Amino acid sequence: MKKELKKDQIIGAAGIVFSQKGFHQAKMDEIAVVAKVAKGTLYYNFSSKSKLFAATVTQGLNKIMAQIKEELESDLPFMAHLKGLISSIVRLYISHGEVTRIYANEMSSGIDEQVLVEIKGVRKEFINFIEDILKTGEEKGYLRPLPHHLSALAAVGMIDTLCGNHLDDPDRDRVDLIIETVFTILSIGLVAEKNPTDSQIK
Amino acid sequence: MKKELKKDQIIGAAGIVFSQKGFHQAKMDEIAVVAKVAKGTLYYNFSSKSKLFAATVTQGLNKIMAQIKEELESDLPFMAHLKGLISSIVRLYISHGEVTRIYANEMSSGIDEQVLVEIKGVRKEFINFIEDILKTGEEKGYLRPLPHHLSALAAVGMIDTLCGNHLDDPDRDRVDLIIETVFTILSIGLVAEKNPTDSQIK
Amino acid sequence: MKKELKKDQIIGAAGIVFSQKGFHQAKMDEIAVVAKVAKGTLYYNFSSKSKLFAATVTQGLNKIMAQIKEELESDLPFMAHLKGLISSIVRLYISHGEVTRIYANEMSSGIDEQVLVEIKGVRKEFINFIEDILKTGEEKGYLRPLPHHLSALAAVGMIDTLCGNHLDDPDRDRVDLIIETVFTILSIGLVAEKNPTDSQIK
Amino acid sequence: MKKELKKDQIIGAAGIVFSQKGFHQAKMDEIAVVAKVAKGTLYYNFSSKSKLFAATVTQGLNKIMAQIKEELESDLPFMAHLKGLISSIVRLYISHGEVTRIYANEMSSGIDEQVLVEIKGVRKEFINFIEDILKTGEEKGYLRPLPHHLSALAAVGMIDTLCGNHLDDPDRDRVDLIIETVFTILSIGLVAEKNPTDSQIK
DNA sequence: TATGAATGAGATTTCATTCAT
DNA sequence: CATGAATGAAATCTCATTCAT
Repeated sequence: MKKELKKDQIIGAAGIVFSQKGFHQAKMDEIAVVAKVAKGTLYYNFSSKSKLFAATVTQGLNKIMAQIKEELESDLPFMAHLKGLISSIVRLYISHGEVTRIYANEMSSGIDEQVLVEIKGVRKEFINFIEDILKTGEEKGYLRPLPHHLSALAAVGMIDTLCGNHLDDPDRDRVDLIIETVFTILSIGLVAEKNPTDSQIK
Repeated sequence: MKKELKKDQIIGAAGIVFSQKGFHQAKMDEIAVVAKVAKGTLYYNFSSKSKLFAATVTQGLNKIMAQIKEELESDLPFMAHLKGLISSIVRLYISHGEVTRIYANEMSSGIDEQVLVEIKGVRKEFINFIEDILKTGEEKGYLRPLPHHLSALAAVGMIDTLCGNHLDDPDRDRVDLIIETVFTILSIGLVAEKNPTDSQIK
Repeated sequence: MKKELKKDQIIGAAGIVFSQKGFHQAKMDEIAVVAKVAKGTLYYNFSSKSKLFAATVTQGLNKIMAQIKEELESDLPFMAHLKGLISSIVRLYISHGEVTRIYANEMSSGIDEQVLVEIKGVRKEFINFIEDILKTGEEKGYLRPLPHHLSALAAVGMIDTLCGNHLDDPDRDRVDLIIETVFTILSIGLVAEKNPTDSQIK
Repeated sequence: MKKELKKDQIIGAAGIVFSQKGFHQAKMDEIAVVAKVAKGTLYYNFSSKSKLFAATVTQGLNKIMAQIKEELESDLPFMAHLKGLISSIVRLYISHGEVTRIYANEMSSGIDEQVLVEIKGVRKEFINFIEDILKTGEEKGYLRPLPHHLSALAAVGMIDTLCGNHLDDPDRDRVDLIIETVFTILSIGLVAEKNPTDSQIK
């Protein structure tokens, strides 16, 4: 009870600091100050900086994923379903900026292999989730046959980048425009509709 | 002359070490060893680790951009032009993994603001380059009107992620499949061609 | 009653952990786990780590000394008495390895002066006990006149080292051989009996 | 050249501090102060505290052993040889107190296994050296047949303890008395010469 | 009495940077 | 120009001890 509260308090602070500074620049001292606990308390609850980082990221991503799934009404027509999915992801990515930025920026080295594996696992789960939706779409004849894994990665990459950019400079692009753009590209691409070049496309 | 050679020698080593370890995990000692010079020589040529990093990344990215532009035959039909562009980017991203991985992973904090700005400048230049091509495509009626900046970011994000993934696990996906997938999504999207749901979109 | 039981339980655990890890490497956390009490309980019963260490060692050494005295039949002929003494010491040293190893290894710094003094007191008491026996032997004409204090120290040092070695590598030397060797050296030395070099001695 | 000098300077300081405080209580900060170098210089020359400790002890012990061997005139009659040996060991033990105390007190845990093994190796070498001399004595008929390994350990243990005691309280016993006592016990034991109890022995 | 979460002073270690040679 | 020994600020992590429950 008490313990879980304190852990959440720490994870909250860690999320803020890690996302602002990145893993290496975030100092345990600062996290302790933000969390309003002593440095020792950090280590009493999480055995290392890496472990705290892992807890922060995985808990954050899991929360986002759960929320995405929750927001997704499954009885909508497929395309509406897809649009809802994109909308959820984009909005949650942006509103949980402190987690998603970490994710996008700190997957490189300097973190124990073990922790890295844990985090990548959550990411993979997420990709698989998208992949499954795309697969269903193809099976039902809504989507053209493409390598699902790559399509899912492409979708996520697009969203990552657009959301990351939005967080860097929030005034520039409106969120609904981002959603619209992602959806359009993903669904019908960039090519103008009555374009004679269609035939050129291989 | 001599000096430039030594600098290149150092930048070469730095590229290897930075891409393997990331900015913070890369140690000046190791770069010196790999470059086969003394540590002092690093500082004789670059005033700080950050500056060396900036030099490594900007030189690398500029080289890649130059190569992309060079590979691009401008008198092809637009779609072929676009496909050639994607193909160039993907192949060069992957073959210059040591630079592009740095870029994808280390843009977060821990590097002097000044250096970060320099690197982001190169990135922005690149995005603009893509943006211009898309704008031209729209003006000529090949592409549907969409916010160019977002489209360009989406395209680059897609490619970043797919190439990053390929570098992590090179056996999984063939490069030409990546190119094909990116091109298909970007041009005509995921939606199956004669799909009645078209009307539902938007 | 209850309290004494708990104290003994803690001292038992402390003996095990201190002897395995040494004073500095033994952690209060581990002692608490081994003793199956909470860490706070350690401090409820012993005001500090040093005090717990002192209690562990002095209780252990006192127990050993009491047992040695008990095993010693005083109406035996002197040399049998001496041999019995050595036998007792060696066997008890080895069977109470967890205490005697502490003693041999951890008498150096890092423990409060006060506690150190307490422990050294027990040791001194032990040396005095041996010294008294040797003095009696000399008075009765069994032993040659030598500085008793040094002889006692020499005897104890010999036994310490041989027993410590045995505990490190129990398979190497049989206990009875150790007893035999100590007794032979202490009583008649290393020099062969009818050796003409006797005259050279001294 | 320069480097070896600095290393020696550090080892000298480390010897002083380690012997006064013991391994765990000795702080790298203090060693640095005593050595008059920055803390980083310690680590530039020795990769860890343990390694510095190992270097300090093994260098010290090797120096002592070398000196013992050097002082030993091999063409003396055997008993004089033995006495010279004891005399050398005792005097060198005492005059190199800062090393031998470390050895006697800090062989317990808390030091990397690897370093411990290195130090124990030097000790073993020393024991073997004594053992060989005793073996020679027996082969030449000067010494009674006893397990050499145990005899050597016993001799060293005796000397360790007496010298350690002398260093704790230098005023108490004169060094030559210590040498005399060790020699007497080792050679002819404690038993008075024309003692009728000889027959009782064993 | 007993607990165990919380503390914080202090230790080892790292590494970018400097500068005398 | 080049070197590499030396530096010291700063970071992570430890653990004996305390105290509210």
